[in-house]
Amino acid sequence: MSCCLVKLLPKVTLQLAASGIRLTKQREEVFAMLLQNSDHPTAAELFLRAKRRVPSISLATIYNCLEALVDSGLVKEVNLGRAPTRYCANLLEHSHFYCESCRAISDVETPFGGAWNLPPGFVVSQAEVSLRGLCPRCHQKEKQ
Amino acid sequence: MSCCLVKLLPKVTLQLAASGIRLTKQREEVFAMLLQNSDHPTAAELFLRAKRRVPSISLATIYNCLEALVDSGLVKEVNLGRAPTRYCANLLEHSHFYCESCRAISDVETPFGGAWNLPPGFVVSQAEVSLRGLCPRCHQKEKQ
DNA sequence: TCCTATTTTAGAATTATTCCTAATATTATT
DNA sequence: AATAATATTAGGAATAATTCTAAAATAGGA
Repeated sequence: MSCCLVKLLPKVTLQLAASGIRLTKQREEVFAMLLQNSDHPTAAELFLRAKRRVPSISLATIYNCLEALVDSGLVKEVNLGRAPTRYCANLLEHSHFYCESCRAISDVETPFGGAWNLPPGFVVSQAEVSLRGLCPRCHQKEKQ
Repeated sequence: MSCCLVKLLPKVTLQLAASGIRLTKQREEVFAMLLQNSDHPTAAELFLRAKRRVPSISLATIYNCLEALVDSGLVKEVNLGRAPTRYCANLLEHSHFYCESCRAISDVETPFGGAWNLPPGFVVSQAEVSLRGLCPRCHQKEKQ
């Protein structure tokens, strides 16, 4: 178990508890995977990875764990078009950039810090910015 | 057939032709529905509405028509989370706001005209901003 | 330890969407 | 106008992500 996770566990437990949710082995495993590897995996990808450590785990459990973690605010969903939902344990406010060449998803700063500049009266409770195009590396390659 | 559509038809025909796509009765019907009613319908909703005028139309055709219209740039997809894709014939650059109270989708200006302010090297080819919260009307009601 | 509520699991169900195929319609060619 | 080539439609089957269900396992408190 990573040092980073160990340090976070009390916080995680508390944050789950605040939503009346227990920290189970499966939830810890899912959260640990998201911390360890910030490549924005899908539920199916997490399922494959999790089976290596908890062979009896089921895909439904992955979905349950993700739902619990999202509800408690420990994990964020990432939706890019209609592709399968991806998940992310980076809780700092940020947005996502999908590279059409290498298919990697980069965390990028939310433009203008989320000052949406809407007409008066709109109240924003949640925002999702999905950008797609070329990441710096692929853009560089393409120029050559 | 609405006056607005009639005026647009030559333009629509041309724009489809540029992608090698014909303007058929079904495609015209789907586009007309999107022009007439800018409530961001889903494919299923369009299917129900279309059946009233073209009873033999099939859901697959609605999807085909939407794909053709999107490919030719006449229609935009609107994705809010994992809800069914919605469609929109407003081609001016804009973003979407989903009201959690009345469930209406409003077109709003894309923040800062889409000047995303990313680190150097990122090239944006497409952007989607999905906001959710309360629209002015529901915000007003809630305050009372 | 026992009780109760929560969680996990496996598989079935659901649902949006895509794919496939045959029939039909449209366009270009003769 | 007849024919050939191509595009499109319709209907149903297929796919895939996600949710639901019910039974078994587990955790935490009395």
